[in-house]
Amino acid sequence: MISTKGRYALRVMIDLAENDNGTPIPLKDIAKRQDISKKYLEIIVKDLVHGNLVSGVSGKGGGYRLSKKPEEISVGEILELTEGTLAGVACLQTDKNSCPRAAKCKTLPLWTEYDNMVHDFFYGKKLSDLY
Amino acid sequence: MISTKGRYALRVMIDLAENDNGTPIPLKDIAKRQDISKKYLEIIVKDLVHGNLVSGVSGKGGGYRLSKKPEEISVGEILELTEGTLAGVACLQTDKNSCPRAAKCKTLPLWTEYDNMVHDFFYGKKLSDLY
DNA sequence: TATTTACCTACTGTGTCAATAGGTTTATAT
DNA sequence: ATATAAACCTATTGACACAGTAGGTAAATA
Repeated sequence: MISTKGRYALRVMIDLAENDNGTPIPLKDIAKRQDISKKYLEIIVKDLVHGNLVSGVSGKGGGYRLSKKPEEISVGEILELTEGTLAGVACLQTDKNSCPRAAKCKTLPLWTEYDNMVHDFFYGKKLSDLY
Repeated sequence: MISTKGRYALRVMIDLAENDNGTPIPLKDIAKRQDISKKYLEIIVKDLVHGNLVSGVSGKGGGYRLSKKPEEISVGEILELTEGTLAGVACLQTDKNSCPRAAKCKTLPLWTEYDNMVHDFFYGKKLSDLY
C-alpha cells in the first residue's frame, strides 16, 4: 500500500511544477497550499533532495525547485524514492535474497507479472501528466 | 504491499486444488508441504472459510476442501478476503469516507486508474491459472 | 472411547507509519 | 553588521498492524 509519504511527495512535486516561477519555493508555502504540516514535509523533501529530484536553496529567499523538467520525471521515480521500493510483494524486493522455494513456487510468476505491471504503470506516468 | 497472509492463502488454495482427491485435506498436510506453521495457517484458513472459498470438515478424517471449482475462484477474491482490501492507496478504501480534497486533488485520478488496473489484474486471474 | 481434526480466544514481540520537537547552519534582505 | 527566513539535522513518540505463538474446546470418525 502506498503510504502518505509517497502520496504527499507526489503532491509536493506537482506543487513545485505548478508554481514554478523561476524563484525557489519555500516549504512553508507548499505546506499551506497542500494542508500538510511543514515538519512532516521536511522529511519527505529530504528524500527528494537525496534522490536529486529537487534541490534546496538555504537562507532567506530560499526554497526548493525541481532538478529536472516535469516531462523528465516519472511518478515511479518519486514513489520508489520515498517509499523505498515499489515492490508489491516481499519476495521481489531486491535486498531480500531470493526465497529457497522460488524454483518450485507456483505463485512467483504471478507476483513477477504483477510487479512488472505496476512498475511499467508508474514509470510510464510523468509528472507533467498530472496537472 | 501484499502480506504473508495473502500470499500464504494463495498457496493454500493452490495446494487444495492440486491435491484434491475427493476427501478433505487436513491442515497438517498443507502445513508440511508448504513449510508454514499449522498454527498460522489456522488463522488464514479461517478467513477463507468465512468467505466461503473453502469449507472445513471437523473430526477424524476431516480437513478442508474448495467450495468452488478452481476455474471459478479468482485470485482477487482470495487476496481481498485475506488482506482486507486490495486498495493500494488509503484514499480509495471504501470504509474511509472520501477525502475533503478529492474534488481538487490532482493525484486522485492516478490512484483510481492504478486501483482499477490492480483490481482487473487480480480478478482476471483464476486459481486454475496458477498450477 | 480414543483419536484426529477443525475451531476459538487470547496474547506478544517487532517493526513501521505518521508525525512532532527543538535545535543548527546557511544565505539573503535591510 | 545584523535580523530574518529559510533549509537542514537528530531524536523521539504514540499508535497500530504484522507475523506468529499458546493453549484450549468442540466435533466427528475409526
